[in-house]
Amino acid sequence: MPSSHRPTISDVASLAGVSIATVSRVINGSSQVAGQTIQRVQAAITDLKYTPHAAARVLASRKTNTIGLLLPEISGAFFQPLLRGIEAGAQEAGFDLLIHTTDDTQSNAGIRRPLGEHNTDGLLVFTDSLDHKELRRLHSIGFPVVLLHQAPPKSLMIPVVTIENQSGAQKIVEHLIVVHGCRRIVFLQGPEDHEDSVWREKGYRQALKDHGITFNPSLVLRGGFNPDESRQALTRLLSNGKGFDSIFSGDDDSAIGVIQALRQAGWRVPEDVAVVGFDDSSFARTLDPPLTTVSAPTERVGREAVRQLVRIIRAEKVEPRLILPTELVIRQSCGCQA
Amino acid sequence: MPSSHRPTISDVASLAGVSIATVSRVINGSSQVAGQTIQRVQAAITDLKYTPHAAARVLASRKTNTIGLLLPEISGAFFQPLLRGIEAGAQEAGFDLLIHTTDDTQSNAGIRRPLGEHNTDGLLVFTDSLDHKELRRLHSIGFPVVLLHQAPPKSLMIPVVTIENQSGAQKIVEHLIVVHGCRRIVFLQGPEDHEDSVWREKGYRQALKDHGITFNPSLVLRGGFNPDESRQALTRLLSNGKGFDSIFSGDDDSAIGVIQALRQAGWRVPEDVAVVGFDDSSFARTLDPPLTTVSAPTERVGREAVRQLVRIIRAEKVEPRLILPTELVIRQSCGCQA
DNA sequence: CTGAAAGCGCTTACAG
DNA sequence: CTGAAAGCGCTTACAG
Repeated sequence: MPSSHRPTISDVASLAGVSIATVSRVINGSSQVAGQTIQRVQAAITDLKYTPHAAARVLASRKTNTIGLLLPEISGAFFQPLLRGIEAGAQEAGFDLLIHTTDDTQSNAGIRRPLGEHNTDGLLVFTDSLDHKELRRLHSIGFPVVLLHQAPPKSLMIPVVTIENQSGAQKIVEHLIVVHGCRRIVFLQGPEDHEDSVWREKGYRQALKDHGITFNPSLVLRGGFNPDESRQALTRLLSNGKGFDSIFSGDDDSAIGVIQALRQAGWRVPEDVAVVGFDDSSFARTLDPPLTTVSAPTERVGREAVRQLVRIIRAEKVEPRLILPTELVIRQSCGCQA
Repeated sequence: MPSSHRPTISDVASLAGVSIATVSRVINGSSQVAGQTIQRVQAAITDLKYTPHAAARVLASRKTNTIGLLLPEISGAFFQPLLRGIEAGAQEAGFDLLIHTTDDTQSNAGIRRPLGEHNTDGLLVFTDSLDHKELRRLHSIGFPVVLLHQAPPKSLMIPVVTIENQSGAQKIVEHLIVVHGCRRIVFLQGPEDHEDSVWREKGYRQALKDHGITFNPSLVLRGGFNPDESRQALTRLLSNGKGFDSIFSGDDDSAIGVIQALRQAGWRVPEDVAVVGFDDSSFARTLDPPLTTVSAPTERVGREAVRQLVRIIRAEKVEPRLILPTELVIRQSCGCQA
């Protein structure tokens, strides 16, 4: 790129016949400038097709006007509404968004941190995408961070935005028990140590307990919150015969694999086995049968998380814990009629 | 954030007892430094938990080491593999990724361009997310740009990465004609002026022509590449009775709406109407019935686009047009057996 | 192999 | 309302 072609604030200043300080003022509206002067400066800007150099502004003003998002991956239907909410929130607040997906395969060697205090004003951190050590470091220098779907490490006061996992799970399992008379309910866990999964399992156990059903560990499998792992886990379980009457698949993605495995083994859903999910992903209503699930306000999580983060950046008060409500969505995969 | 807490290159230099130039050299490996000196500097860096300030490096070195991605939205199953590929490509090349979704509702007033030469070394531009005027401006200053799924405006030589839309569409329509004896084939267009849609329609018409079927404009509807619009379009068409034997729904997202509309009207897929899509989205195989479609190498598109862009940034030669192959994927929604 | 110094393009007290 | 000047934290010729 021929950088000589690129106009700077000085070019604008000389063309308009003012100082660079004045140009800066009209660009930022940071103090009173005479109407005529404004006109001249704006004309010069238009003439030169001038765009302020972002890095120079950052360096001089010590604000990046950018928030960072750390994700474990960009895939799965779950992240779509999350990203949509975050994008929207950032736009509303006038911040740019820098996204980085952490990849376990790459070692963290070297100084260069992809996202941090050197290129953002604050960070949104999704479950397990930043180790506790780095979280501690950011906290120790007072850098704004908001956690998504993940509690902070012990004794660190970092704001969190998440959803009512436990009560949502409890409600849907209760629905299986009370409305459909289920007693032997399989639960498919998410990835190991995944907090959403941990809380959903608590809700599952609570519902069993409330209705006098003994918890049976052999009905709990790891499904990893994805179709493949879930299909395999269920196929393995089915090889011992169908020792269950229903499945709470942990999330909607898993439900896809679960239904495939059941079909392949010749079982009908919901006639032979009731299946329910969690999230109310975009595809849930178009599954066959339409999936009974728990609606999670994922887009709102994204939006609210940005709001919280921006408040921290502006040194305003924030909620230490924002837990958004979930809601039971009855469709047909549990055995209810349309 | 207490910026006083943040160590700078000077802090590292004094702790290590060297000049800041030397610190810069060990960080960047930009020239020979004595082994002992390196050790001392690295110890100081570790000690202070020093991270170089990104904006300062950008300003001094005149490179951002960042590529920008302009998208019309982040949603729809289509964007997942695209983002995955772009993320991967950027990581491989050692570039950061800045994402901005353009929103038609916001006017482009003001100087502040979200993504451009002031904060990136190059831009990936997806269909219709940047107007021709801005594209011209970027081209005129020699700024690296790669277009995705979109040809450049007339006379601008901007590299493109896209897929074989026409031949893919032609193959799948041909399959309907030759294997399933279809003659009255509905085509659902994407959004207006969407290039993928234009090429797919060409493939559709070519296949008809090759097999002596007269093109019937009343069988072409706008489906917008989304389930809702497609469902409505088809429901409208069905109100005149079922004057067709099959549907090429333009993309997989549309196929969802198409199948819903058919079911609601009491028609079976594929017994009464064959339905095929395009993309081979993640959900295509789990639809009911599993969707016959055209597999698009969307992840590869993302990855290759980054490669091209990086080559331009490095002033290396690039392909002016990279067109990745598509492939017919036969499942059951066309009437074939499993 | 190392340092002193200029410069990247802005913002922001400080004066007036 | 406006300007001169210092400074943000780096990189990079230029000397030695």
